[in-house]
Amino acid sequence: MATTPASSRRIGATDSKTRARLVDAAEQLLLEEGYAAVTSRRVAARAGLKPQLVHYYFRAMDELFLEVFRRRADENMAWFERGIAADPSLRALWRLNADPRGAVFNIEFVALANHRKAIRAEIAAYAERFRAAQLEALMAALVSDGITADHLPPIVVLLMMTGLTQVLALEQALGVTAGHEATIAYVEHAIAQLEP
Amino acid sequence: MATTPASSRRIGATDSKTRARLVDAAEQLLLEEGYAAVTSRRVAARAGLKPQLVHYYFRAMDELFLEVFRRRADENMAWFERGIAADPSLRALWRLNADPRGAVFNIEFVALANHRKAIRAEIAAYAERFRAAQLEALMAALVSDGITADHLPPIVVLLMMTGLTQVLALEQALGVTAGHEATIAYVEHAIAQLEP
DNA sequence: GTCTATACTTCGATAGAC
DNA sequence: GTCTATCGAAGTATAGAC
Repeated sequence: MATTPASSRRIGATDSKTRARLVDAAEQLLLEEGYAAVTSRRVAARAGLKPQLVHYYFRAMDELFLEVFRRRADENMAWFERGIAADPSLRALWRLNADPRGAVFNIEFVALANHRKAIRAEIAAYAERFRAAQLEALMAALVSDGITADHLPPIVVLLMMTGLTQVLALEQALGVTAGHEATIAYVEHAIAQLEP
Repeated sequence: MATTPASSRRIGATDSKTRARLVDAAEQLLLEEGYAAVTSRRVAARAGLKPQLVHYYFRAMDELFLEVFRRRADENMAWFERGIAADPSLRALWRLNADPRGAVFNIEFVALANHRKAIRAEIAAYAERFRAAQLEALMAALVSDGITADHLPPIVVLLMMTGLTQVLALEQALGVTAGHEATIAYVEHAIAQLEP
């Protein structure tokens, strides 16, 4: 009934200050150098702590990755809902999606999900929740603007917008920007037509 | 004037059969388990060879990654040009882009590029070449179909198509497929309208 | 509850033997 | 031209000291 430890090893308290520092360090490393750089030694060094502490607070490295992902995902979802509540328009939806800050995390986590099962499930579940929130916001904006394009379903618009903003952010990180300006101008002009 | 080796270490011939086996093994590992699994020991094990051979044929692991990328990129470019030469239509362009086989490599290499400078430059250069080839094919198809939408530049269409197909492939790999069918049906229907 | 001493595995890389 | 013996560094993880 109670917690059944698979091993006798003890794990540190979830609300520990030290633990939070490790999660911060892991997040920074992930952003700056990719998931392969997130090792117990390097995370600890970044946090100014001993490597063994990583294994005291997290049963395995996957747990640390999950913690970083969950924290980031929650923040991102809250940020989106705040933004869309403050301005429930197509314009705001585009602006929130086009923000490139999340793109690097996105790419790292998707790559991670590619070969760590536990993380894949969590990411897939979050992707679905976020998609649903976006779809709701999009449909509300369309109704409020009086737009009813029966032949073009909202989900199609949403997938196109998601794809477009992700490719733009990804290529920008890579240093490839051909056609970006023209595309952004086109989308923003189209939205301005719909939403004066 | 001649090759100036930074170290005294000797490197094996580029046309060696053994070398090719190592590149094959690295490619498989990259596909199946992600770039973090591509280590000298695991590549060698997969090829049935000793780990030291990886360092005999490649000065550093980055060189092996670059070799895998170049081979794959060349194959992909040739595959695209063959496909578009056989059928220079919008329909073929969409079909070639929607093929999900390249998506996993894409994600791994972009993640790699995120923290290996030498690889980033190569990937960026290839991305630009491929984009140019696609743009050429798209413009030719538009002319041949007699489509002249002055307000919608071809580069915008191309970026939207790229983004859409990448998101579809990526989410499929993740197990998220909400709205995919509707979106594919929509695009194919739209193309059929333009190209009876 | 918090941290350290320590074990064992795998890593990339090189010099030198065939 | 091809491959092996071997090194030092870095990886995860655990048991036990404070």
